[in-house]
Amino acid sequence: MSRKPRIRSGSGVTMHDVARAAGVSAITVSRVLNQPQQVSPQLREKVMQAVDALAYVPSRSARTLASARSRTVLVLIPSLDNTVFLDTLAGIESVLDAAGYQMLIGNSHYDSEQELQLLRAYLQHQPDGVLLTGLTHAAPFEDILRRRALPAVYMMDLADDGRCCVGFSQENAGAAITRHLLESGKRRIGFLGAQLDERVLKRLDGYRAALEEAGCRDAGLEWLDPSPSSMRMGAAMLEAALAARPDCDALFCCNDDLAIGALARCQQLGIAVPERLAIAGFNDLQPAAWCTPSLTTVATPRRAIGSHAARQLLRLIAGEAPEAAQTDLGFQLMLRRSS
Amino acid sequence: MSRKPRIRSGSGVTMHDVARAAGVSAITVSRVLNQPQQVSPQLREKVMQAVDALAYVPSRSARTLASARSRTVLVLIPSLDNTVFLDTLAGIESVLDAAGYQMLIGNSHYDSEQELQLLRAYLQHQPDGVLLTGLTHAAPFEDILRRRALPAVYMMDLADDGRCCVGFSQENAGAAITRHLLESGKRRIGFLGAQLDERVLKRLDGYRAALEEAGCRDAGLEWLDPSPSSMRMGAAMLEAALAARPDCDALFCCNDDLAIGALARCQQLGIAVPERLAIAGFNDLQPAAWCTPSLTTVATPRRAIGSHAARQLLRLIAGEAPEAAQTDLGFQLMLRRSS
DNA sequence: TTGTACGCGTTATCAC
DNA sequence: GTGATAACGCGTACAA
Repeated sequence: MSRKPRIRSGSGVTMHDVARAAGVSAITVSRVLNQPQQVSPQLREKVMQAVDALAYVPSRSARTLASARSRTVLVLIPSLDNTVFLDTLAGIESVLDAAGYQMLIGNSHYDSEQELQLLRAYLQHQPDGVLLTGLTHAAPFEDILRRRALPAVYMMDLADDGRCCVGFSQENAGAAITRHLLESGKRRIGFLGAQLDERVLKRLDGYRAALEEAGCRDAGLEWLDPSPSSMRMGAAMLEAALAARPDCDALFCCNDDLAIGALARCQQLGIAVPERLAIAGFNDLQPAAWCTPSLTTVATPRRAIGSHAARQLLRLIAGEAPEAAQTDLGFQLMLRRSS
Repeated sequence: MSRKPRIRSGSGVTMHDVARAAGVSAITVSRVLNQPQQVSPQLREKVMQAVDALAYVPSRSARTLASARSRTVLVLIPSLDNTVFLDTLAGIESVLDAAGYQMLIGNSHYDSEQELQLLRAYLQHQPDGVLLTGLTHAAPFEDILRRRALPAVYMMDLADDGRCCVGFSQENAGAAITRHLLESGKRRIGFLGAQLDERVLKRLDGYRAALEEAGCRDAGLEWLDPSPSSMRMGAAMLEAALAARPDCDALFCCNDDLAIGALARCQQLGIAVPERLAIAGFNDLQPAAWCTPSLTTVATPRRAIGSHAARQLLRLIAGEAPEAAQTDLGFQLMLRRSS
């Protein structure tokens, strides 16, 4: 029976060291750190002094292993190239941080297969819950969540199938901005779409519904490209669209990037906006208010979605019911000079 | 001696379960997963089948606890509201992901006290290394890194004090763009600065040096505001600057947001850019190429900084020497219509 | 309010 | 090449 000293991890100071220094048992140290009320003030004081003196840092892995709770939340987003998700992350962070939770961020690159792999990989961390973007996920994905009874909140959209969602109706938003274009007198309203993720397609649905309602639907006015959106692409799509359909009198772009690129190209080509061609975007990113002419778009409550979703998830993790299965945070039309 | 069955964490399937199913010992399962070469092909096969059949997911916390290696990297950035850091994160992610490392992201909100707190908090996860933004950190911060011998790479800037840095010279970049304005014939060149973090101040230093070199320095042409930068703020600062110094003939804005806001306000006020007032930004964010007029700015290799820094950190973690203490990834002047 | 005994799931060590 | 055993650092259950 030989003792085998191993390399100590971290600073090497353990709860036992603190306990010894404070003249108490390890469990008392644990309680001072986790449930201070259960420990008498004088012991609490002594322990805290020892903690400071030794610069003790608790080991998260030991804690997770012993308690089966990681106090970690997995956040799955489609992209790190899009301000939209950054804002959402900021909202999430503000809530989780305050609650002592930490977030693991997974970037699925708009790919549900990759998303599934990420879930599998991050499962090793035993996250207490998951924040997801969108409603559509690979088949095994939801199975895994269910089998492990992993609390999950779906961000950015709404569904009435019992899943906990925080977002707004992408379809209604798409319809609303299209109706605005109709009301401003436009009739041959085109759609510019890139990336073609779930949300873009719903905005497209809303656009179609609004046009059908007005008897103006024209399938020849839709331009869709699955590659990632960018301002450059907006400019290119604008040219292609006008070349194919010079009679087009308005464009709903599936996001601001596309719209700003289209707007810029109009400026360069001398196309009068909004007189000859009205342009609308989606998301109300910062440049929308500052480009020339300023861009009509749909403001989306991204940060609020993140913070609200995080709060809901914490409720689920705590075993409480969510405030509501669906939370509709709405959207707002920002009517500016481009329409 | 009562057996106390506890609630199993995760899916409940452990390495022992897999071992039993495969008819081997637990340690063999561990080897199959971590050092497959050390196990005979036939056992490897049997074990992998059991792993799949049971949908076994290894526990990261147990692994970290037993091995004292977390395969986790802490990334500390100043803000989640800035595309610059997003791009950096994307670069980091691509490298870490491929190496089987995961990143913990801490947002310091441009505050070195908060940054220190974040380090303390995330130390609980026993990160194998740290990626930092900038060179200046709270005093205890570097102490902690040193005491725990935590490998660290500093991003975004350069220093020749032995720390491993990946970035470019903020000062040289500031000087270079200022010289460009000088060369285009401007003489009363102002500086618009917000946030006033370390990097902005270095750009300011570069600006001052270039002007002094040309005998054009005028302290009355510097406008500094410590609050976060935004396009709105750029617009407001432009008005204030021109009101105070109508003779100002060029502006170097410490980042593109400020510059684009200033540019937009010029458009609104009918100020001819670049004839009456040239404007330059910094970072070359997407809108810089698409605003009217397009914005002269400094392109910075953010994504490359992230990926390179991550690679260097992995070397340090592995105990190898970095390729170089300092890696200068440079910058590039993007000369467009606003100057 | 405080302490004892034990187990969480994995890897390191050493033996075969 | 494979296995038995002992850590890793902490929290739970229960006793005092």
